[in-house]
Amino acid sequence: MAGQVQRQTGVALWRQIADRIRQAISAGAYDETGMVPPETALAQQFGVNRHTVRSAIAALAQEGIVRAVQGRGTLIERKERLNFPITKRTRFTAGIGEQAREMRGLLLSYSEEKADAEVARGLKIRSGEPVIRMETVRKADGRPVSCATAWFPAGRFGGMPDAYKRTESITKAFAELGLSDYVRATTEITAIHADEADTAALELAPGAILLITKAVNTDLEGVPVQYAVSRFAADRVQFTIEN
Amino acid sequence: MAGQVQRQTGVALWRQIADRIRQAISAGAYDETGMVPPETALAQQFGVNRHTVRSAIAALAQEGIVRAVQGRGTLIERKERLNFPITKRTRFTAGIGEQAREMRGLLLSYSEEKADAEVARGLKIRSGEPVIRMETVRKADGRPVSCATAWFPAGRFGGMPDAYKRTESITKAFAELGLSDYVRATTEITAIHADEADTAALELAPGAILLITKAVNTDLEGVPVQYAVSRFAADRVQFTIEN
DNA sequence: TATAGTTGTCTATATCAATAGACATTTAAA
DNA sequence: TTTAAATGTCTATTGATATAGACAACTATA
Repeated sequence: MAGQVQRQTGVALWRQIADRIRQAISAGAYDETGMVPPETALAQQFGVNRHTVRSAIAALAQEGIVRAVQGRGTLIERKERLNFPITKRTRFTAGIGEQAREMRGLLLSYSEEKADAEVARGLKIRSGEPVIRMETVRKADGRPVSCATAWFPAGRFGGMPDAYKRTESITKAFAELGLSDYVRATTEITAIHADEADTAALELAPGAILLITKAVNTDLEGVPVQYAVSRFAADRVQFTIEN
Repeated sequence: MAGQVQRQTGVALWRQIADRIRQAISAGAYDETGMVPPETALAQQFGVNRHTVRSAIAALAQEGIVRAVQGRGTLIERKERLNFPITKRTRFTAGIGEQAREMRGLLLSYSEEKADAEVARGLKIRSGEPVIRMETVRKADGRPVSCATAWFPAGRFGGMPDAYKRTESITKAFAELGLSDYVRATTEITAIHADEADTAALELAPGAILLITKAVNTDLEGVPVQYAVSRFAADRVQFTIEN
């Protein structure tokens, strides 16, 4: 596996190499030693100068993924990637299950507004009808995993922001508002580069990739109760669809 | 929407801006005029020099998304994004449906080899058992959409490469080999930066994002018949999961 | 036929990214 | 205690990235 990095692409070599090493760590490539290969070996592997590799490792150290120790080598500090099953019963908190000790959903802001075309299509209402919008960040063991913008029909779920702030969970908030069960109707998945706001909110390495889901949840009668656009740090998560 | 680009991140400004303009085009932001805003307007919007915007537009022109015309402006040539439904009956060719006129699957190479741990887990066989590996590229209307590496149990589907070369379709090839129906068991989705080989095969802008799916197909008795790792050009596709 | 608005081209300069080499410092093992 | 192997630091140089300004060339329209 040599010569996998590209020059003159607008993406710096040190960033490409950081991405590859992060991926290799996540895939368990260095599990035997618990360490990243020596800088000189990586430099040879990628066909670059040792200093370029050092820039990549410095970036990973900044992310808290590795720790370089003079004389010893570069130790792997963290290698997990959270898995999100996407099913009829998709729930953020429960989906994480035993992969993290603590799950929290934090409400950043909310407002009542009129549904635009996209939200109206998701919630099957008319454009201009009132909806509640919530901006949230979800964390696993204190580490940000995703930002989400969620819309709810204002009439039925006006109390959503308050309930979510208390329970830190969409499922529990729905329960408080009299909706004991709901199902995932559709999920769309795309990927883009993170913008400034999400980079800050998710504590990402700049230039990182986001996995975007656009999801519709309905009650058991098929009436949409939530439309949400979630932005996940691509290097911390993966999705699983079981059929 | 100003100041959304980040400096000193290892991702060049012109690349970040190209990504944002591509996204805006795809979202229909410029549908009224069918043109990208003037370079000076974009430069002001993103808070960069006009020359930097020009680099971004040159990259998009290279991709065939826009065409700059001196004196007039920058015309949008293409804005579609293919949608792939992921269901029990996920099939590449049928899934595209009416979104493209012509679908082709091209066999790049194939070989018989021993299953490694990942493939063995997917196909529910033992590591070291013989499998057929195929490298393919799939195109919609001549435009590359995804690269895939697929593995099949060698005993049951030894004729796969030959059948695929003729039919250009996994479904039809399975049918020729006596498997009239199959179902998608699991799909994993992640995202990474494209490497050199995929950039070339998919005719991507360098540094582009890939959506990765790792999928297991089984026959109707639940016996795995295919394990495939597919790499999609993230700016050309989206996935939809219907529950 | 002017004119405003747009893209195309050129020069110059500053900063970031990458390479190259030398040597110091620390760790672990012989 | 020596030595090999690893990371840390420094200087110097080259090429890519970004800014700045001026002006040419083209298009559509008043």
